[in-house]
Amino acid sequence: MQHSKAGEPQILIDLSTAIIGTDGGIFQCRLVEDATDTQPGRLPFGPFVPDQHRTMEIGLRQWVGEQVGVALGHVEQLYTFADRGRQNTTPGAPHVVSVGYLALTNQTGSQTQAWRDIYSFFPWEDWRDGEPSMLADIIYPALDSWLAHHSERRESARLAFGRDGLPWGEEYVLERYELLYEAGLVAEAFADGRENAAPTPPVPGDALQLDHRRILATAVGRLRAKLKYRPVIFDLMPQTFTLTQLQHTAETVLGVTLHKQNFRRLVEKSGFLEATGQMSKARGRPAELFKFRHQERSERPLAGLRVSPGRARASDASD
Amino acid sequence: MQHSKAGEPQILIDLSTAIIGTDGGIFQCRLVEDATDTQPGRLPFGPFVPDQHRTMEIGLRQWVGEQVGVALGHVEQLYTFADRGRQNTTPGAPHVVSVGYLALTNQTGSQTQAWRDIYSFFPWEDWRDGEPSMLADIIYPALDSWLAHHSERRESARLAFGRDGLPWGEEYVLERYELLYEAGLVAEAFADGRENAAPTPPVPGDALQLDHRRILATAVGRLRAKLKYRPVIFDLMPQTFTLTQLQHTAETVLGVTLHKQNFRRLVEKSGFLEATGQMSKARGRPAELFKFRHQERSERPLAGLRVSPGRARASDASD
DNA sequence: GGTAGTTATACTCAATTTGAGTATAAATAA
DNA sequence: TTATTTATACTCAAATTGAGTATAACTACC
Repeated sequence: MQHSKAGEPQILIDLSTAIIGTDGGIFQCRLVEDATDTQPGRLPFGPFVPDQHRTMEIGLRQWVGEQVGVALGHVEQLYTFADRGRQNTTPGAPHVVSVGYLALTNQTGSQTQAWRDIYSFFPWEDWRDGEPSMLADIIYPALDSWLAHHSERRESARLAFGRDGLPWGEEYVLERYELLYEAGLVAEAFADGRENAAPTPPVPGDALQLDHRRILATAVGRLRAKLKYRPVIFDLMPQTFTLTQLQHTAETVLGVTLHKQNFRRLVEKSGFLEATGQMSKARGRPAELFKFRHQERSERPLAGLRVSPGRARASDASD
Repeated sequence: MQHSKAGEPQILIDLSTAIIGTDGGIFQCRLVEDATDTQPGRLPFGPFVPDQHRTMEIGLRQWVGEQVGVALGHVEQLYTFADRGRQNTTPGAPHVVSVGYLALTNQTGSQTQAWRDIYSFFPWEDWRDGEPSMLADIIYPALDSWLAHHSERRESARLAFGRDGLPWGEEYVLERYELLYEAGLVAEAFADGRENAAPTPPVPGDALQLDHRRILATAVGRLRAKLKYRPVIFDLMPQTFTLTQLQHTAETVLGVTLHKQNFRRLVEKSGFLEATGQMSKARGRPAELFKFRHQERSERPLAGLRVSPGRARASDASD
């Protein structure tokens, strides 16, 4: 009774991977270097071929290997997107469903085309220097005029953007992007042929092909959330690192600044770190180098990396 | 360049939904009432047909409507399962990928075949009366003898089951089920033809068709985790309820008991409740009836429903 | 070689949250 | 009445968190 009517329009599953790393305070995502002037960038992706791929993760590792060749640390499935009209919709072509994956790596590089700053796609997400002025200047006015005749989305917008008194929740990356898409304020909305979208998007931020910016938004949101209860941050770090480097990585991902002394206290008592005895040499007092304790494997909770109600770098304590 | 080689073996996407509710301390899941004596039960499910279903959620609502007709509250996508050998694998048939969904409802019933106690599928998950003795008596010995020659899974098992000193994490439902499956200790492992599985599974607990027990485990794990940071519990409650009813629901889902006075304190200051002024009549002092404040819509965090290191009902405080 | 600048680390302290109670109130059943 | 049952209020110590101050250990420069 199920599985009726085979032979209908084909379904094709695309496996798309957001490979994320950090490099000296830059939050990076790996793109495929085949961009032309007219086309936006894209994530590595390719079809899931059950005959060749025993699991989807095997499939994605193949495409990542062939297209960008990055060594992956933590890999996790994010979400399966299947809505009509948000993927390539050439008539007659198979319906495309995309399964998004998040992959972390500690090997980034800065070959312009390849590794791109994630905040160039979501400039409103970086609060390390305080609330980005584009929110008040551009996004809120544009969003509000859309909300004026879409009042059913008001409450979602309040929560996603932390308006009138609500806190900015750094993990609601997808919810914010989706609202901007719905409101026709990002380039993909026009590319997908939504009637309310203008050819030149009012909101700054680079576009990606297909639904890849949506997948990236999902990846960033998930990573920010997960950072607070699982020790995934160490997949972004080199073998050894100082506590300040670790903190900068956390800040880069979360897009906020953290209290230095409390971060240290938190991370030291978590038990995930092991002192190496070596010291880093840089400006100022040398810092001890730590490494992640791989013995006690990594699924234990890392609680406490909660972000206190936003605070700009300017007003940071200590230094 | 992608999307090559169409016309290869078909992919079929199944949408399977774990509909979860509670009824007086019973944790329930809705099954389809077409079970025979020889076949285990199944969740409502059916294929995703892109031409008819603009989104997968529309598809699943169709199958749920046709097969069980339950009104759904909160609905969320869980995970997409695609590994070979964990779905129907008749040779030549299309490869089946299943997308699992969690749906909550406050309308349950107890027509034996339809609504089944979730803990009958996962009896080791119910710690409301203390640690289930089957863990020490049956599961741990069986698991340990498998781990003896699968030492690479030792650490996962330690974490999933909270062994030697680690706490029992009530949200690791899927991880526990998967370990038992891998170890060949549940009926599905034999049904899927795994070589290490015995025809009569050593571990108690009812099986489900296909990968439905895995989907249900995912659903329960996700629900238990989400309960702690989003107000999803109210989707399981009737219009009005007492704080004790609310607590019992939380305990039913989490499979542990909670401290009554602290639960009250937590939930009262969360701001999600509104007193109705009415009182419930039952044995003992009447309790005030509350309702969920639907105005302040529901994505705000409900922090604090953390579970303190296990405590059995027997040693519960107060009464 | 002393001093300013820079970064790291130790320690403090109040406010809040949590875990675990005791005490009391309001009903019903005998 | 009195025991039993359930609900609710209040207490209190321990732990955690937010936000500092104080000091240590380097480098660069005059």
